[in-house]
Amino acid sequence: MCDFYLSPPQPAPARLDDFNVFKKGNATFTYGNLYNSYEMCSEAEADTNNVYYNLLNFREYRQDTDGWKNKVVQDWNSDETVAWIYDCAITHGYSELDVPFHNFRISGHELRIKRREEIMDLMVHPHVDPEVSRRIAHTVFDRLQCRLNEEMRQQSVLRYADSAPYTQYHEQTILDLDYCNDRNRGYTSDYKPNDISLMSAADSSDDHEDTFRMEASSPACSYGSDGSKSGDEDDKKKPFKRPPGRPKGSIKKDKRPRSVSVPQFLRDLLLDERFCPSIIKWEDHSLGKFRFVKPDEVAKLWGQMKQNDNMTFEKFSRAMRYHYQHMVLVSVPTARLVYQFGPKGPDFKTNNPNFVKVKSELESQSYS
DNA sequence: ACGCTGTTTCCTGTTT
DNA sequence: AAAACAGGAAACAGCG
Repeated sequence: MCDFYLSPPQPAPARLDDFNVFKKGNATFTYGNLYNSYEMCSEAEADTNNVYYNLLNFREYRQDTDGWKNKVVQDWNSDETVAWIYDCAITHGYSELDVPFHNFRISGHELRIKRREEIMDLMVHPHVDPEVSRRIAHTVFDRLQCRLNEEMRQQSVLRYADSAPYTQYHEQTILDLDYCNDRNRGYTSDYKPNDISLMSAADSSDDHEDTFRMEASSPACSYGSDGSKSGDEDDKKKPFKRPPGRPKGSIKKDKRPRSVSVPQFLRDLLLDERFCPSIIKWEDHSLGKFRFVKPDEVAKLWGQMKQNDNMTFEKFSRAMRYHYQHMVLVSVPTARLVYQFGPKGPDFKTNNPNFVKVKSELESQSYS
């Protein structure tokens, strides 16, 4: 017997179009008392030259304008573009008053093809110091390029979702991933988790060679494939123990930009129905407790994102355990492969953990 | 350049 | 016995 999860009614999403533009004037109660020193006026009548035109009422809406966080830039609507620019400006220490948000009511598709000079033009405002505008524009453009690059890198992870091995899990968890397939159509998966060729590729990857290149090149010290020292009579009697720690010389050839942290990565998997509950799932969502269904696959996914074919669950879990120190993750004793987000962990709230379909959805499917 | 943070890659020992 | 867990040690890498 299935327990169907009935998601609570969703509040109507607030739109940035509903945001009001404020200009200084008599006290007017709008959204709480935050803005009682400003008088509301409609966008149509707003004076775009007024410095307060730039001030948008984000504080009440921010939780509903986070859509950009879980979307690619290409898919942002104008509200999400503005919300991202707001976030970008604030996190880099600029004042919301210095950003002419009204100039950025454009889709992510339009934003992503903007050149640096175009962003600078849009950032200009008669009441803002041109130098400040220029700096904000540079910051926004740079952050945008970073995000676009990051998205490109993560395409490889997205491709993973299309690979066949999880079809069986989709069926048993009543998932409908058609839309994922539609969305990612055109990608060809180059990753096959249980593919022998992958394993051999990983085994022969030059990371391992890098690791021991320096030691191996030293005439006084050489290691066998198992890490034991060889070539000396004394050493045959006394087996060599590899010293603790990462071996010297594991220099990477290409730069690997820092991506999301391990806890964020886990949260992202848990909030993505391409991975949850097939390889990782919520054990107790209210407590932030989750279980690895396929730990090795999660580790491989992490490794794929970090361009590291040698990633294992053992190493991945070591990285996880470092997050115990700051309570980002907490251990769950007795239960194996079960971990928990701690008080300092990422926001993991979702209305539908494990993506169990509601009864009405299933019924409508059976009729069609 | 440097220190900090977050890994990664080893290890030993313990628990399940 | 094997897998998972815990955590020390040291190196690496990005970033401010």
